[in-house]
Amino acid sequence: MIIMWRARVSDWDSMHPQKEIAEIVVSALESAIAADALPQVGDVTATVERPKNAEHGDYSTSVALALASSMRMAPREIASKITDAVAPSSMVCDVSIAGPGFINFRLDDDWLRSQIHVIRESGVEFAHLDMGAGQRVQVEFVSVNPTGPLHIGHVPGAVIGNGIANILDAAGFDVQREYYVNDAGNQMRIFIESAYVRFLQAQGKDAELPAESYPGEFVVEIGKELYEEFGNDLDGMDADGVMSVIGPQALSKTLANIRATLSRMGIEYDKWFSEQSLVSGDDFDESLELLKERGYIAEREGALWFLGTKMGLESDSVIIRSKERGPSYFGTDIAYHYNKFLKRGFDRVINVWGADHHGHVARMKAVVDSLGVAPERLTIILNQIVNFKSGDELVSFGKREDNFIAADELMDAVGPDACHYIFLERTPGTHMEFDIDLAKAESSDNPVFYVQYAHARLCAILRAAVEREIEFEDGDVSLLTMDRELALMRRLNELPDMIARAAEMLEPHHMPHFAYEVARELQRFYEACRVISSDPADAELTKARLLLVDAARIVLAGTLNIMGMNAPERM
RNA sequence: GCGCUUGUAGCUCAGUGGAUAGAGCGCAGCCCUGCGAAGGCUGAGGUCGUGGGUUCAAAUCCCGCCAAGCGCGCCA
Repeated sequence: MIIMWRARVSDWDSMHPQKEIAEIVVSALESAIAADALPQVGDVTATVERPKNAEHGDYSTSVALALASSMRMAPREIASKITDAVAPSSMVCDVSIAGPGFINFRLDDDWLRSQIHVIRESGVEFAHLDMGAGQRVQVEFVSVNPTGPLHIGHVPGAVIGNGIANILDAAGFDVQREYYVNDAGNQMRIFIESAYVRFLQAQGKDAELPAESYPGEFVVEIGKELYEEFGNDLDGMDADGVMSVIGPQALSKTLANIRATLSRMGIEYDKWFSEQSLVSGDDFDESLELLKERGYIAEREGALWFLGTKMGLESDSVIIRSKERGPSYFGTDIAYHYNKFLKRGFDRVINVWGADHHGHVARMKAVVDSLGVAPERLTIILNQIVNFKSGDELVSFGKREDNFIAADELMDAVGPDACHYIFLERTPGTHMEFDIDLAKAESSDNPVFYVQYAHARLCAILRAAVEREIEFEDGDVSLLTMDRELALMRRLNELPDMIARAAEMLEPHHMPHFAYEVARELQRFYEACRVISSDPADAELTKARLLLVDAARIVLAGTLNIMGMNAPERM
């Protein structure tokens, strides 16, 4: 029988400490079995993890405990056979057995010190992986109906989507960021009708908003702008004619508004994909044809249905409502995913949705499956709806209401960097509460500023070195022997592990947590170790510490950038 | 009613089936005649919603119950 080894880190080529340790363990295990020191057994799953307690070393595996029952041996005995077979490595200085049978690994101090040079030579790319091996991944996020500005409820999805895209990028995927523009359908029609009425009102004509409308101030502004643009030029046309002219204008104004807000957050898209283009082009018809061939389409009650029940869903869903009323949102979404997978050929697609869309998840997976695409290639990340509080008041929001707080207002109040940090910090599944007042009031006590301050402080030290004309390129890192120095180096070298984990699990919240830990380790180092000393006897130590400071700056700035944040040199 | 998600310190939240469950804020203290005190250190604070089960090992996996949020449209 063959041992199947599955470390948390699966199959990719690039190296990071956790994976290298996993490989050391695998080959030790295999050679112990080959030498008949250990019996052959079936599949086993074990992980290499980072122990909570620093006394247990830098990495640890419980594989011996996991193998105990199938090997019918005492865990510590298995552990001892494995450690006997461990090949020497420059990265690891100590392998020991502890407790009930854990195998603990300690990183070698010289290896840690040499990584300072690696980090400084490669920059943050030292931590970039080729997990993705160039696989094409699309991340679609925000995709809010273009019927008004983004409000605060849209910010978490924007931040999370951007964070996931950035982390996948760092892990070696070929990432495309996309915004799906719902420029077709009912909501768009209502929006354009509202814009039309506001346009008439701007002209000074009598007009009433229809029962279903967007009453917000934003559409009034659009009406005014349209009036400035067209004046009374369209007076001879009927309502439909006017709407066909001003509709696209209103849409592009709204999109420009949304794009500006996102851009202010440092979020840029590779593609803004039009829903309308699915219907006006071939995608809608082709996707339908394919589903029909595969037997998932039926016509009844004057509508065209997707037979979700054939895929184990609770009900079927309407694709085309009627000849006159056209495709449903779900219908175009089928075409959209057909386009993503079968037209554009993405290997993986990640959709970031608000949790209020969770009812749509199973349906979409079923659609992808019935199109003949493995459903695992589609990942849908749901971010829970955030409750925004102001004092004790719950802030409600909604496009159709006029009382929403705009995303821009949140940026004014808290700042884009804090938004990235705060919304990345929580796992998407948590039902989080966000107190706007608290975020403003505590801004100077925020972890956001703690992390950025640490970076600014490093820059201040490096500036001081420049002022004093200290050349430290030839510094000797072997002088760095203090606990705080080594602890900092350990932390810096976790960056590749963190990226691997965040990318594999699609969990961007590891980034702010890591950034915080780096900042904390830096502040401790700063307290304990004077970097620039005026004592000539310390000249060499100063140079060595400056090298470490520079490496730390690279790691911290790089992490902040992956999070979509700035790394300020001064605050 | 059915489904999805969540329940961990006073509050906001981390926690990869592993070793003594952590952080921030708040609270009680201590620490600058030097590189940025937006900092460092110490302490108090927990029946991991609850009851069973699986396992050498459960906050973590499974089942029941309780509570909260969301969804259950020919809206998007």
